[in-house]
Amino acid sequence: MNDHTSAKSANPKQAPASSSYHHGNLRVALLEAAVELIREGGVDKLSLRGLARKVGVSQTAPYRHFQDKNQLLVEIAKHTFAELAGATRAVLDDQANATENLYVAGKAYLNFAINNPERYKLVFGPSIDNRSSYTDLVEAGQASFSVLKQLVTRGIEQGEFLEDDPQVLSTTCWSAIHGFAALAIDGFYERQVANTHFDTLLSNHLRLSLRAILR
Amino acid sequence: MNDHTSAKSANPKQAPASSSYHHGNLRVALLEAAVELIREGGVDKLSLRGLARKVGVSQTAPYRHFQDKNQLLVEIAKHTFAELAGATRAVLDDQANATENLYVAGKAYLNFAINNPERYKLVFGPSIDNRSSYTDLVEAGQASFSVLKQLVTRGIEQGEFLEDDPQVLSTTCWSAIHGFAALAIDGFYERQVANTHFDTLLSNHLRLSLRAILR
DNA sequence: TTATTATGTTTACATTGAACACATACTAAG
DNA sequence: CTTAGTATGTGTTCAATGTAAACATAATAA
Repeated sequence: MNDHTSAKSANPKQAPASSSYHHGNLRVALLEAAVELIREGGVDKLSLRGLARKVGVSQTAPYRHFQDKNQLLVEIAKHTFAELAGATRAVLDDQANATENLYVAGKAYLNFAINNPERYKLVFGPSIDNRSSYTDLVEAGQASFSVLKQLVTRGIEQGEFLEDDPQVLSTTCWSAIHGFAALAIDGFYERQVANTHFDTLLSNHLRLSLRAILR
Repeated sequence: MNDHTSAKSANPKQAPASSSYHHGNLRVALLEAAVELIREGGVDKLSLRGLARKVGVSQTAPYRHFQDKNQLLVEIAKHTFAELAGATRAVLDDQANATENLYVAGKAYLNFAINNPERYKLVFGPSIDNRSSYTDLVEAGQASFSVLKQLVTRGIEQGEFLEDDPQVLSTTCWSAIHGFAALAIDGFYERQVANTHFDTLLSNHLRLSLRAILR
């Protein structure tokens, strides 16, 4: 059962460059494996023990890198926020007007959410305990939101959007988009609204939601 | 430890009218206690054993009334959907026009969600496994949605709303409202948008969201 | 080299969802 | 009323989980 020593210099070009025991890279290996497990089975099905098993390490090893399960989730959520913000920002076009930018940003946001449903749920759902005590996480969330807020603010300045409090307009946009993402991910748009094609639903939703704040 | 017999006719005016063993009312007692536990600690903190303890019954007794934990949650979710639909319908006024009705209905919906955050999360969140296989639950969800859809349809007919597919307009409304509810419940409107007062945010959101579909 | 620290392992424990066999009460047929 | 059958609860057990504590091994600083 323990041919530990026999495989010492077995893996020739592995990153860890080690011969078992110290993994050399456990923290990121855990994070990556966790993301994969979450993608497959959702956050609820993720167990620290299963994770350790998958990475091939003892069941308490993760505790050297994360205080507890919650901390692991927080770390993943932070990454996810960053990716989400990145994906949204990536499609912006300085040449275009705010309305167009908001439309494509919304589309990018929804695409990310729908392509990464389990992580999206992790980020916004109740799986993480005691969110507010993790200031990093809160800041990551604010950073994502600020992409939207800047866009809206510019749109107001340029007379494309209503002259309301940017906070208020941004909130409404965010709610509209998040609501659609959440319902779509949870499958409500296949079950309750079966007869309308999903893509049509999505672009129409964006078009209509924009009307809410257009001048 | 077991003075079971001594308390036989102790509780004189209890509903069960029984002398221990058969509870007489376990199913509803479990449901009610579960709702309370959920209200206090969220769905994730609910355990069947804790529930049984609270009701004063053995830890396997609940399995006589619910196949498994998931089934218990489904039952609660169904009730919650019905309550939600009821609360929304209750504020409708046949004399008023569709726009006004949609506004007050949205407000009622949000009030319910915010006053019953844990159950709202149960209904829409990922806590229930295999949603789609519980046809009762799916139908309860559709019934809730149809309140909104009827309202929107009438608004279109009376020329108040855009002449789009009712399904599309309803979806947008639902997304907007659900998104706000979800974000509010998860505390994003305290953390990310701290400087604006919540009630203001709420009514502004409703006002703006209506603009999305107004003609 | 040696002491210290970082990283893994083993062992242990409490809690949970669930299956199983058994006990007790209620109900309907004789 | 008795008695069989069924509905409802109990006790016991198992496997999985999160996590703590003590120990082991490797990497690093002295």
